[in-house]
Amino acid sequence: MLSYTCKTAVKAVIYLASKYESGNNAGIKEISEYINASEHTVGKILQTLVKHNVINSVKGPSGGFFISKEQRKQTIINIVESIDGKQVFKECGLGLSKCSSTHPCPIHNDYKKARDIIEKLFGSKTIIDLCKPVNNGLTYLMG
Amino acid sequence: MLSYTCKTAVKAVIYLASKYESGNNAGIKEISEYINASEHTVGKILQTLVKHNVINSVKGPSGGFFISKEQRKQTIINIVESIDGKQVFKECGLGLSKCSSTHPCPIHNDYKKARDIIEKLFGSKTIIDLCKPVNNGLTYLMG
DNA sequence: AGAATAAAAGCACTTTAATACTTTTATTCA
DNA sequence: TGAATAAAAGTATTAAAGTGCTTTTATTCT
Repeated sequence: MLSYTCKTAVKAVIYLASKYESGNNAGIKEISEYINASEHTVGKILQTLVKHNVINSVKGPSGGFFISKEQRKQTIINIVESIDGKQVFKECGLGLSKCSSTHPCPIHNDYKKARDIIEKLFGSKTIIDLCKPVNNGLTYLMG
Repeated sequence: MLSYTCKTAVKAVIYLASKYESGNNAGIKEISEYINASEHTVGKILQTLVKHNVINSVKGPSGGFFISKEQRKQTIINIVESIDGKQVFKECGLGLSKCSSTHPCPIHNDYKKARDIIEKLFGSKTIIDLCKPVNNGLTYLMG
């Protein structure tokens, strides 16, 4: 469903948000170590997210990435759309470019149901929602 | 969710099955033209499906691929598992290797619901089910 | 102002998926 | 039996995704 890069993006943002309370910025190194991903990859991803106003960054000493209170209220669909694009939840289950309710592929109706659930999931869960279980130690971002 | 190759595989099998009534085999060229995919790619995919006993083939003149009455009763999950592997419907929404109900990722519960619907869809729809709308002209396999 | 820090940006490399090409094997038909 | 046909199988190429490295720019602190 999501690209590997996009999954990494979500994990990185959740880490960043779960660190929010501290008031400190997080550097690329710190983030990539925590979510067990390549430093360069994380750097690239976070740059893209800054461009899309999902997170913020500051250069220089004591710089790094951070997420504002307002930004934490975003749903994670913003992350997904920034990395994989807005069409992710519109794609046909069989890869047909012109699959729709009026011109459906053989699995259109059933596939759409599941796809809509995933879209709704990403469109309703906020970043805050997802970092709660991480802060509580109930879920993990690595492994 | 499914790889491009896997989507092509499903389309190829549906075409093959929708041709079943004619009693004739279908050649690679014919199939690839109908589903608008590369001849070589279709050849490779169908070879794999023959190995997994999803379809059959005969070499030589008037040879080609065909699907038996019994094979048409299979659900399309057999196609998916032959091409993309059995783990497709088990994967974590955030790409964690050890995500489960006892060790969940932050979106585990919701994501699993949708994933299970898709698994159920592919595990319940038979090849026959899917070629009916094609034969009726209600759905298409190209475009 | 200068040194140090850390992200931004651009370019290059690697890996994997997908596609293309070539040779081999099996079957049919004359 | 030999020619033609069509899939099987193996190899090579291409394209895309992901990763790595280097240079530039912005910021902070002394």
